[in-house]
Amino acid sequence: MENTLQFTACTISAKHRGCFDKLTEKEHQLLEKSSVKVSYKKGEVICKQGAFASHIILMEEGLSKVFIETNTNSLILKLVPGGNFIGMATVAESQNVFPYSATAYIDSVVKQIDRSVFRQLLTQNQAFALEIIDILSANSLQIYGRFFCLTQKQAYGRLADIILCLAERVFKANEFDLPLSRKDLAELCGMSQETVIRMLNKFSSEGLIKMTGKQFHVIDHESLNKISRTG
Amino acid sequence: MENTLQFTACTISAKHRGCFDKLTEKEHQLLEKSSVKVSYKKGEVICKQGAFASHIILMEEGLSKVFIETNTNSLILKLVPGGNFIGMATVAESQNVFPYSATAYIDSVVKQIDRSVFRQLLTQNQAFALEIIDILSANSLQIYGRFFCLTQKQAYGRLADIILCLAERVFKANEFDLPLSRKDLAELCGMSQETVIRMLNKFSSEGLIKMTGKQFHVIDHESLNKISRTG
DNA sequence: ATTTATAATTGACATATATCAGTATTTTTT
DNA sequence: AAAAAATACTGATATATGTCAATTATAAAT
Repeated sequence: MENTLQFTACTISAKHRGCFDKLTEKEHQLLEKSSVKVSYKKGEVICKQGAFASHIILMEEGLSKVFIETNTNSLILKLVPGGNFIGMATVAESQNVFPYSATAYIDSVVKQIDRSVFRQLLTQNQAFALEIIDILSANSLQIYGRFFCLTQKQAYGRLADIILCLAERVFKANEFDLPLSRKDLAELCGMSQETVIRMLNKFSSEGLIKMTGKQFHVIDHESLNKISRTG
Repeated sequence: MENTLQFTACTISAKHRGCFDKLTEKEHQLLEKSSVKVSYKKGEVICKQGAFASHIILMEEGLSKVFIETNTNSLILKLVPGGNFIGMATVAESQNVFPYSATAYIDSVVKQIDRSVFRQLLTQNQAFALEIIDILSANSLQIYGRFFCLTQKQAYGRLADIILCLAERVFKANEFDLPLSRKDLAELCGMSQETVIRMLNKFSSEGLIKMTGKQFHVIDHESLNKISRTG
């Protein structure tokens, strides 16, 4: 009966890899033959905005951020955990450079899939194509939610949102060691580092979270949720 | 040699309708048989966030805004002129309500296309499916640009952006009568009505635009562009 | 043509959040 | 283990932009 999306600052999806289930055995072989696995260390650049791209990137394991950048600014579009595509922008033949960058938050493994093979699979396997269409439109919806959140909510709400997302969707635990820096958090929330720090302290002193350095413990989901909704 | 997207607050695309060229004569007939045309007057609601949806909407003629809303806030996702889809979110069978609303800025005609027929066409015509995939990923890119702009640029830059977009891409003329209210402009720029008015006056007094009420005349593209880039 | 409603404008004021600059802490390197 | 570098934190201050309230102009309705 809820008529709204859950507008959350967090964008993370969790089932992309499933689309490959629609492939036949033979198609799977083709896919494997025309893709490579690459390992990245924490902090390394997985793809660079503006660089040539002739492949689609799937995160096999790890965690990365996808972002767009200019000389001065940077905006994180989404977090991508294992099992999900970095993005689908480079399927289109007209898109021959990456429109975004991605870097690894933790040691990660990705699979690069040749674009023309990917397109061939789309052409010959309709069920697969439909899955991709569903992934693309779900992705849009998620970005819409994040967009709404970052432009309409106040800073406390955005931060509360991200904390909940990290606990519930990324790490799936109330206690976790955060591999992101305060600066990363700031970029995720669309605010300055200093503000993040002050607000985290506020949450901490009010007992909503416990925090020592990178160690986080989310205590009061209920209140954070409320702040996320009203903030 | 430019390695960045043009990050613009404006989101308007201009070739969706072309995807239907890929259909066969027979498929065209099926499409026509399973779609209806509906006319809307200025200001009327074309689709409502949260309402049941079993169809895809194509703007045949006119101009509309697609936006998401809560009790208190509203964010315009994009402007949709004739020839373009309102959105593709409702192709996915799991998405049985509209995740956004749309209203007409001017008298408009839309074509509602039955979802299951649309999916059938996707299944049986690969070229069509590929076109849709391209449209979806282009749409994501546009939203990314708008997202970046609204979260990273200052208000002057966002407004300059929107003015340029209206002149260059929506009305394709330096002089135009704006069917949007100042409030609409404000929502497009993600700022308050009053700020829009004040800034428009500033632009006006600096000779970047001429403006009497709803009549706009864009004079100094160069300067507006600079403000959009640096603001 | 008057009245009513809606939209546009202006000014005064408030405030959320950024910026800057300095210090402390943690992590990395040697 | 010491030095260097990177990150985290704190306080003081600035400012862009929002909010509120009042006024004027425009459009719609009777």
